[in-house]
Amino acid sequence: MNPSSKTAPVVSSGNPLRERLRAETARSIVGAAEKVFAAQGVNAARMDDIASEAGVSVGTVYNHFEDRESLLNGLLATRRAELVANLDAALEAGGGEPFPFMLERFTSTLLEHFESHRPFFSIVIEGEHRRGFPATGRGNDAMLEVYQRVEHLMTRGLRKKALRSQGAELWPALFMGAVRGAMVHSLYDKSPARPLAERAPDLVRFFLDGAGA
Amino acid sequence: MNPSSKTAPVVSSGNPLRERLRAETARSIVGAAEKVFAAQGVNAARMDDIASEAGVSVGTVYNHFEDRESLLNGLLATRRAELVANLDAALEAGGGEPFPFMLERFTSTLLEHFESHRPFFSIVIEGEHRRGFPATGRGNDAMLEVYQRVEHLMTRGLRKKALRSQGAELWPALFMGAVRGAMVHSLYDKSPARPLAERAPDLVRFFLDGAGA
Amino acid sequence: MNPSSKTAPVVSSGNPLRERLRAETARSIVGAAEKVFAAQGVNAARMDDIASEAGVSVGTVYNHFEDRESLLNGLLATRRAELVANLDAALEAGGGEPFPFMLERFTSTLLEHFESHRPFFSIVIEGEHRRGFPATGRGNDAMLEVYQRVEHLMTRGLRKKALRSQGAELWPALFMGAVRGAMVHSLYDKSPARPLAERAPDLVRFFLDGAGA
Amino acid sequence: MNPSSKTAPVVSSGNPLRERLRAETARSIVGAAEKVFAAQGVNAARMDDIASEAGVSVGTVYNHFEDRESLLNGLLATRRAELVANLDAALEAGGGEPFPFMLERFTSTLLEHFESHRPFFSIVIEGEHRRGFPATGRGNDAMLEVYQRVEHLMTRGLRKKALRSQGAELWPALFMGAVRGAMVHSLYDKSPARPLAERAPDLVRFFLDGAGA
DNA sequence: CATGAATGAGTTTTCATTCAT
DNA sequence: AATGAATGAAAACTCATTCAT
Repeated sequence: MNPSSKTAPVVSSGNPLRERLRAETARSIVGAAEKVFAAQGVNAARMDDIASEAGVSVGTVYNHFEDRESLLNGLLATRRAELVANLDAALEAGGGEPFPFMLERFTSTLLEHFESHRPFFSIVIEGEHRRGFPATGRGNDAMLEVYQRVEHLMTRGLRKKALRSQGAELWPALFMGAVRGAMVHSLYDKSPARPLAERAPDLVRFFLDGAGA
Repeated sequence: MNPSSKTAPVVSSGNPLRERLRAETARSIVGAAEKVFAAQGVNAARMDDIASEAGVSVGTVYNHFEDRESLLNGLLATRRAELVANLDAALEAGGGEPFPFMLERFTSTLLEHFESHRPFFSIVIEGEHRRGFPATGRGNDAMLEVYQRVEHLMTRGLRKKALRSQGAELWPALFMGAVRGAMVHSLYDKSPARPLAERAPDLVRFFLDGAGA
Repeated sequence: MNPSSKTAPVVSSGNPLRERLRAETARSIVGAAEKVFAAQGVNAARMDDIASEAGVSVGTVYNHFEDRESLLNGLLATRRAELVANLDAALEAGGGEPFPFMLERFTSTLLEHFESHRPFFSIVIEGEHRRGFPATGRGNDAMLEVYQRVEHLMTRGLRKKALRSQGAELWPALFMGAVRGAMVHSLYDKSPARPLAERAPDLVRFFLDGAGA
Repeated sequence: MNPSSKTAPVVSSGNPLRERLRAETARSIVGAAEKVFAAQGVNAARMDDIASEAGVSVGTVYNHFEDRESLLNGLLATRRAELVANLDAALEAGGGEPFPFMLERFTSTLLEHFESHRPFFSIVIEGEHRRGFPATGRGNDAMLEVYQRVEHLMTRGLRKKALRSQGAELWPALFMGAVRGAMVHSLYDKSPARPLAERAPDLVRFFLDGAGA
């Protein structure tokens, strides 16, 4: 499940308790990595800080992840998998609904996940614009599957005539851009009372009808 | 004019030729920094590489900029100043026009600048989400003035009833998000034939009317 | 105990062996620093050389001391603490003796320490004359406690009428100057057979009676 | 006269005015070097700072002195020559006097010179303890000629039975040490009103009779 | 397995010296 | 001769990674 984990026995070892403890440690490290990578930036984050944050020693981090790169990839893969699972569930659940409802459900799920994993969001954004980074599946690829869901959704909207076809190749990018705009806005918003996910209807209305009077 | 430059004589020294050469070198360094910071990422970029790219030695870079941070800030300040000047000119030029035309003019200017300074755009994006970064004018602050123009423009649109007032506090963020979406899209577009700035009408239409049928 | 040490656990960590090894390494680094700082001069000494001398890598030096300055301060603090402890012991031991004996005991202790830590002496001297050096406990401050002992001793001599009161404010400085003169002399002496400490009686006689016939 | 000066025409060029200007510049540089070397330390002083202090550009410094080392040596040589000339004059003047008077005259001259060239004093002290510094005539050598005068004087005192012969090999070192003690004391003295040279009688009395009651 | 001290390659930064103008 | 920008070797410091305990 975690493609970067190291020394993980292919089949569960005889001891399920040890198994569980190991997984727990790994989870803790991933959580710490998310925090630290986001707080200090992907490049500035130090392995020692991640270890401290996780409450273990550096050595232990290396017992769970081959190297720094693997840890970052593992983190992104984990969060991405969670998000994609949620999105797929949302798409599934709203399968028969009219497009606007489906879109709102989807948007809401997206915002919820980003809100509860803001650091993940930061990391993804940081890498998003970097072209052809040396030999890693980082950056955009981290969002590739999400993008595919968005594209799928937009195709559906087009088929249902809920979306204009002129300029349609931009819909996914503009939708994601708007979502991102809302996210960034909330980072600086003075009123953090309202959960971000409640913005979903506003966002959808904007996406479908625009800001014009 | 360049707040980060070092040893820059307060009044032009007696020698205007030397003066000009010095400025030329500084410009060359800033250009190289833009390229390298964007290509390798703000944190991974090495001063040596920037120097090589500029065709000078490291020492020369340090003759012009106090340190790495100053170079980055100087670069951002330079590009931002150019962009803001262009935006203000656009706002000025379209002063009497109806809102949609003004918005398109503005959007077009924004896209043009980003297109001709894609690396700058990359750098700004990279820092945009990082909160409270150590006492620098980096990241979001780099775009603060641009944001102010957008807000100003949106206020105008509202006053002219060209924009809905419901959800209006999000318009600037959503506008910038959409612009950003178009930018990122173009980074991965297979057909880079059409200049990005030509997307301005599409973008404006999307912003005002949405993607709905 | 060592104010400059880094990462030093507040309470001894669970592992006393590791503890001891760590301390041993620190001691080795301090010894190497003393040698190298003295041999090459405080400013010319290179961290790499100190590391080599100590038989460790640079990184290890930095694991034990925050930076170059801390290492120097740590070294001075360590040696000064040793010296002050010795001096206090000497003063204690000679508590009831007549002043000349006490002075000789003190002088002897001073010379012994300087002889066995000549490099330390060199470093102290090098900084002694520099006024208001950037916010460090270097230079004169390194000897402040020693000076205080000397002043204390002189006060005692005055009280006991063993010293003239005219020009008394100079006695500490002149005493230290004479000690220093003897030290420097021994640096260039061709006959290093006699340990420096044996000069104590001569020094005391000079200090009390002068060089006059 | 200045053994380190560069490009200095062996015989005065045809133009005595230019000659004088050149010498004036050199003097100014030496003065600046004295200040800066003393203020920042021999190793930390930067050529740029010396140039600024002298009111010329770095290039000009290099037009007058081969390199950094030459500048330092030139400075030391210049000051030493002045001091030695003064000392010799003092010895000459007091040729027939009784030893104590001669000693006082000598001491006074020494203190005067150090007082008006405190920076020089600092530099000399800084190098004094460094043994066998790489291939330079620096440090102690800077004082060698002074030491020789002191030795000469002490020999005279011995011959005249004004000084004890027991422990006589230490007299020069102890004398210089006492002078140095007085100097350092004055650096930290709260009452800088009295010129240091007035301390000469006290110093001589101490040297001859000691501090004992 | 966990630990954390040791390692050393890789970066930033400084500054004496050169040289075209 | 004076200038000051350019040079690049040298030094301080960082941090991912290893490995003995």
